[in-house]
Amino acid sequence: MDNMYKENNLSKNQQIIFDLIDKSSEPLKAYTILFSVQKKGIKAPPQVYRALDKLVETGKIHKIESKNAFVACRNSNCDISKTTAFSICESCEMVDEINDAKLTKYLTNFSDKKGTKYKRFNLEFFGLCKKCK
Amino acid sequence: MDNMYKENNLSKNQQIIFDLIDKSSEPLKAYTILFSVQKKGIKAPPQVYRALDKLVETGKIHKIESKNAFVACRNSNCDISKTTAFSICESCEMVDEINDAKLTKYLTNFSDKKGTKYKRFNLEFFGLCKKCK
DNA sequence: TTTAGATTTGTTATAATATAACACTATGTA
DNA sequence: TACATAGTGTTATATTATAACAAATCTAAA
Repeated sequence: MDNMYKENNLSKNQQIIFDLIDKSSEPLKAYTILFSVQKKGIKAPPQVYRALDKLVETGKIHKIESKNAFVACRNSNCDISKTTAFSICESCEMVDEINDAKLTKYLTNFSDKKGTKYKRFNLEFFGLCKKCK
Repeated sequence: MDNMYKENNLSKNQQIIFDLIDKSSEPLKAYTILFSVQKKGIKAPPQVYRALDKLVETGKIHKIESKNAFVACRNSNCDISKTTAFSICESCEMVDEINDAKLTKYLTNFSDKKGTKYKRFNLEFFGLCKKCK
């Protein structure tokens, strides 16, 4: 165990990219990330996308599908990203993760007309945040 | 009014592309559409994207964000695409639009921790469809 | 019916997002 | 040690989407 980055089970590139996303107040895009980490030796898209894929897979970050951008998970209960909900401000583009047990329960129990239930979902709400209203 | 395509308020390109999506049993991607309509004179990406944008804007089609693909709206009640929900099969990639008044009501009335409500949302459920189960 | 604004079209070029493929290195467990 | 798994670095390329501009068409009001 001489990998100095492994305290959190993250590899070097994963940790660098996670830290960047975690510190950011807004969703980050893959190429924004790429440009930000070039000084740290991450020079090519696949390095970024691989780290992002792994971070999404392990629930450390989430992809905001409507923006092709990534945010850190603020919700330790989110069941490894299986059930996610976000509020997105249409004016300032701010994104907040929603952590609402009732909502999760409602959607996890939701059964469609064919009687099918779904273990995984992604919900994106759009509106104006407090600031922009 | 001599535009033979205008019976439905759609322009020529919009109608061609809507028809294609509407007939399709699966979500169509922009470049798949482009290749399919080249015989009809639609030769370049902007022509496709412009029609898609307009069709989304008017609620005739929806974009499946997790797939970058488009489906025809099967739900005349969906309030011009403001509130959308889909079930997506993780095996065969089939997508169904969900039209459930209760669900819509629940999500439209949902208020987050700051007390904000949202008029617009997009929800994507993932699981296995009946066939694939 | 003319004409002015708005919308749609056609076109070229290019930007932005994402993956394939391959050789190599590091890590963790038997 | 030695094997399997995961991660890295690299080049090239595929896929998705928009900018910018000129021309044609449609619409509504004078």
